[in-house]
Order: sequence, then C-alpha cells, then structure tokens
Amino acid sequence: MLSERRLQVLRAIVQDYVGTEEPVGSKALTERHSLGVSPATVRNDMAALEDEGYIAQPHTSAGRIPTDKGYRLFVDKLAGVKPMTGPERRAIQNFLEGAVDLDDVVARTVRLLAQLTRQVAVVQYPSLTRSTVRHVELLSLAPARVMLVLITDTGRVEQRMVDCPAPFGEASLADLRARLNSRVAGRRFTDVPKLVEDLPDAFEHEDRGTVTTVLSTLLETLVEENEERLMIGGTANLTRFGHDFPLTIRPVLEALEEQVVLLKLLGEAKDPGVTVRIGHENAHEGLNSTSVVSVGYGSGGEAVAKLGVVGPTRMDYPGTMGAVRAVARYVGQILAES
Amino acid sequence: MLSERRLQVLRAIVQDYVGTEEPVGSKALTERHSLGVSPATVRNDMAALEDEGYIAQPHTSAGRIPTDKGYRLFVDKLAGVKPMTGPERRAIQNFLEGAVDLDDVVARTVRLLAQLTRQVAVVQYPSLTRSTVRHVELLSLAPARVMLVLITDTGRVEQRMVDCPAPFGEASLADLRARLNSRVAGRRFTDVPKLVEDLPDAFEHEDRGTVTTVLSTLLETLVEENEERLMIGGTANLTRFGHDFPLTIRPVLEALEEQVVLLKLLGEAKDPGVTVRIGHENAHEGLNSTSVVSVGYGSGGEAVAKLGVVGPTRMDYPGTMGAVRAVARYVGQILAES
DNA sequence: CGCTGGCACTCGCAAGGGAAGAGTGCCAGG
DNA sequence: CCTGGCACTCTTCCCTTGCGAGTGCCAGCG
Repeated sequence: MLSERRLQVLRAIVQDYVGTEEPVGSKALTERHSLGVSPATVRNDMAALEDEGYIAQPHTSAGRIPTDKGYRLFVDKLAGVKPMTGPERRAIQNFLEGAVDLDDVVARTVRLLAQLTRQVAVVQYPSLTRSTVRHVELLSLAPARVMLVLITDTGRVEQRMVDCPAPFGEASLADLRARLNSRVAGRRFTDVPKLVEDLPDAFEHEDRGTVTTVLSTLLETLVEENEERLMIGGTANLTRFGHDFPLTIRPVLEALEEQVVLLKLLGEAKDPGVTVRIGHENAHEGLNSTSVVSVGYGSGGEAVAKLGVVGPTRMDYPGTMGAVRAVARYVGQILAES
Repeated sequence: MLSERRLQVLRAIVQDYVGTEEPVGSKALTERHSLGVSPATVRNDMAALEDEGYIAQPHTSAGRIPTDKGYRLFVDKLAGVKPMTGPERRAIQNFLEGAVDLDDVVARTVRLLAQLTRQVAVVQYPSLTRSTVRHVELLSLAPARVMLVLITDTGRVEQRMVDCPAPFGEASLADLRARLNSRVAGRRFTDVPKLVEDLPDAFEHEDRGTVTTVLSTLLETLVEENEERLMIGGTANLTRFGHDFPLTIRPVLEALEEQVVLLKLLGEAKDPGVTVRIGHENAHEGLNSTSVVSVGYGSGGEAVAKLGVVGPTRMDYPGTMGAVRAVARYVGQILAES
C-alpha cells in the first residue's frame, strides 16, 4: 500500500507531465508543489512508485513519466471530475439549441466536444435498437416496389427499398400501414418482432408474400447493427499529440476510420458514469497510446447511444471527463425536447 | 516558348519527383529517361525551366523540384488521364454494387476513392436543389404537430418537424398529402415553389394557416443550402504527405473539418471533365501545398454533386484523375439504377 | 548554333567529439 | 524517516570536419 504522500507525489507527477509534456524530475516537483519535503525524499518515493509500476523513466538520466497504471490510479483515486463553469454550461446549451435536426444535433455535439476538450470527438447516433418506433411509413413507388420509412423517437429516419414478390395494391398497402403502426408505434424496437409475427395471417393469400417481405425488411432494419453510425471531428487536434507523432498519429487515424473499432470502443463503456480507458486497456492496438473517455447519453433516463473523445494518454482527465459528462447531459436534454 | 525537349525534361522531372519524393538532378534524369542528350545539356534546360518558373531548387546544391506552375503545365499539356485497367473497373463496380442505401453508396465511394488514390477522399451527397422529388410524406405526430418527410430520386431523405398554428385533422392531412404529391412528384426542386403557391386556396379557411406553414417548411428544406452534406475518408493517407508533415498536415486537417471550405473547393470545378486545382490555386490557405482533383457525378447526364480527392501537390496526377473519373462514372450508374 | 565533357565551386548533410546539464541513486548524519 | 551532499550516468547540444551531390560555366567540337 502506498503512503498518502506517495500518492500525492504521483498526482503531482501526472499533473506536471500533462502540463509540460516533459518528464518531471524530483527537483522541479518540490518547486512547483508544496509537498513539504526535500527532493531527496521525493526521489525515494519515486523509486518506490517506479517499483510498483506507476511511473517510468524514458532514459536513465531523465525525469519520470506516468505509466498507464499510474494514470489509472490517478483517474480512479486521485482526481475528481472537474465540473464545467457557469459560462461554459451556458455556451454548451446555446450551441446545441440551434440544431434543426438529428444530423445537426450530432454534428454540433461533435464540434462542441472537440473544441471543449481539444481532442478528437466521437458521437454515436442514437441507436436504433434501444429506441422506440414513432412511425412506419410505406410508399408505393411502383406496382411491385415499396419504400419503407422508419422514424424513431429520437428523430432518426431510416429508409429501405422493398422489391415485392407480387404487385401490391394501394388498398392493401394502406391496410398494412395502418395495422403495422397500430401495433408497433411507441413500442421498443426489441419488442417489434413479436408484435408483428402473426401479421401476415390477416391478409389475403396473394398478399402474404409481399407482407412477409416488407416485414422481414423492417426487422432487418431494426437489427442491422452495422447501421450504427457515428460522426467524428476534431482530428486536427491529433497534431497536438506529441513530438514523435508521425508514428503515433497514423494508427490512430486508421482506427478512427474503422467504424467498427470505434463502436466497440464506445461500447465498452458499461458504467452509468463516465468511463475512461487508458492506453493498453484499449483492445485495438493502434490506440495503445491513447485514452478514450466515453459516456452514454439519451433522451430519457436510459442511454440510447454513446459519445466520447479520443486523446493522448497524457491528457487532462478531470477536465475532459467534466466536458464529456456535461455535453452528454445537454445533448440528452435536447433530444428529449425534440 | 519551350522546346519540345525541355517539355520532356519537365515531364521527366515531375514523374521522377512524384516517384522518389526527392529533388531530381541532371545526372539521374539522363540515367532514368532516355532523353538522348547529356547531363550538361539537361542542366541548361533546367536552368531555362527554372527561369520560366516551372521548377525550383530547395537549396543551391540540390536537384530540382516542380513548382505549382510546373505541375500545371504537366497536367495541362504533358500528361493524359490514365484509364483504369479491366480488373480495377470490375473491382470498383463490385464494391459499389453492394450498397443498400444512399448513405452506404456515399460511404463506399469514399472508401473506394481513398483506397484507389491513397489520398483523402471527399464525396458530396447528391444535392437537393438539382434533384427531383420522388415523394413527400406527412405524418401526424400530435394534433398540431406534423412530420414532413421528403424523398428524392437519388434516395436522399430529409425530414422536418412542423408545428402547426392550429390542430389539423387526419382527413385534411391526407388531402394535403395527396394534392401535394400529385403536383410535385417527379418534378425538379427548383420548380416546386411555383407548383404549390396556390395550394392553400384549395383548403378550408381554418386549415390554411397550417397548409401554409407546412409548405413553407417544405420550401425551406428545398433551398437549404447549408444542408449540403459531405463525407470524407482516408485521412490516414495524410501521413504519407512528406517529411516536414507535422506543419503541413495540421492546416489540411483543419480545412477538412470545415465543410464550407470543402464544398467551395469541390464547387469550383466547372468543367464537365476532371478538374485539378494545384497548390496555391486553392483559395484556402491551409491547402496551399495540396492539390484537389474533383469531378461532378450524377444519375443522369447531369451532375448532381461532386466528388474528389485531396493530396499533396506531388501526386500521381494521371492515375488520380483516372481513378476519380472512373469512380464518378460508376457511382452515377449505381444512382441511376436505384 | 547547339551539344558535350571537364572542372571548380557551393552547400547541405552525416559523423565524430567534447562539454554541459539534468537527474538519479546512495550514503552518512540529524 | 527525512535531508544534504556527492559521484555517476546519460542525453542533448553544438561545433567541426569531410564527403558527395549537384550546379554553372567554359572551351571545344560537329
């Protein structure tokens, strides 16, 4: 177990390193923080912290930098979440309120997060599977061609083209539309399959094929998980990564292009609160020198999607966590209103 | 006027520099290209080319590199567009054919372009203003709340919420929907305002306010030009920019985040064919060391949107132009089919 | 008149060699 | 258990030197 002072030393190291981006030595530490002890004592503490794996030195004659384990301890025990100031809150609210549609909400959120944290922001569109159905619309485009439009309570719209096995009359279409909506409107996506399974029985034999086709397209749309879209922004902030950054930035950019990777990344957040994954805790190897701060957001009490930022492990954790949490909260409000 | 041989020297310099990324000297040139003259002669030609501003030398004792003006001459006079090979064409087609919806088409196009050119790809969504209306749908969400869904022939879907001044019955809504569609379906967006201007007259007095509101929302959606969305990808290719790239890459990333800038960039393409803007020809100053290769694409004969790539001025122009042109062509086909 | 080989010159770049400085670990004393 | 002192280890920076690539110019040749 580490003594209280050693924890303070670790905290000081993290703070200084985050600020200066340079390995921090014992002398500088005692000068900048009033620890009440001499550099020599700090050196002993540092040696102990290094033995435990919380810090490391890049070269023999350099100062110490925190390891992933060190950051982890810092985040878990030593740092709180820095709340946003009043003006910041108001700015967030103002900025988000101007949004005209879901795309716009997401776009604004990304920009906002990127600006606040000065890092790369990732925002997932409200997930289909956790939303409820607001309305299903069917449009006849040709005798045997129907367009299916699905509208969710979060304002998201999905559309699919359906090629019917047989021509489908306007009357039947209207009938299907009405029956479908009366069953699924307002229901959760996960409940929809059960709710519609006996629907074809209500139709004439000749229409059943088409009804079945339409329904299966609907179900496909509902479960289609690769339809989990997201938006990223603030990639220009990657240039603040560090000195050796050509090597670092490349895999990060590549990872950011892989939606699958990103979704998994955000998806790992399980806590109701802000989740932080540091360095090697990220499964994807291109992101081994980055940390991901993420949180769920949603219109009601429950999270329908995630958002977060990706930055260097050397980041201002309290500030970033504060910003992420605040933005998620306000986005949730905006979604609830619309 | 430059002699034929000097033009060949310029072409050789561009080709070599693009290949090696290093300033090219007179000796290397004569070795790699059979110009039929000695290095000394080439030196004279180089001096002349430098006087004319087509090439420059980074340091006194280095080889020459092409200037923007040099690239311009190369693109205009010295290089053709390299057509895609058969297998490449087939790969493009296969890759694009799997798309399920417009978003997917655009996403695939971006990935494809980025991979083919190994550069940053930018694809604009088919513009609203140049498309035609496939269908307008109206959904009653609450007594005085209507959702307007607009579907275009390119498969794009836009939706807006409309708060009505007065409650609006289902019957009136159905009436409006029918009248609206019979007038505008299949028509070009630009014609819509004229087509609907007398529509409120057909309704009862009490509904006119609502009809007017719905219509004006529709018109807003049609003209809303900042709704010009686009998708970018392949940013990881930025790391191949060059050695001094931390300085170069930053402004480029920043420019790429500004949709406005990008749209303007693509928009500048006026030619029916592939447009190339080299270095300082780009208005935006962050893109002074990049070239933009863009072209319009569309489902029919007419272009409804643009796509292109952004890369270092030192790029393989013939290959890039070929890829951009081919992709645009196939995307157009895909859009026409859907 | 244009091309060619030769030659002197310029300069950037890489390698080598100190010198300086930062930071550490350890030890003896309070 | 903390502190000041001290020897030691590296990295970093700077300066010098040598090399090589590439140029520009010139005299000669077809």
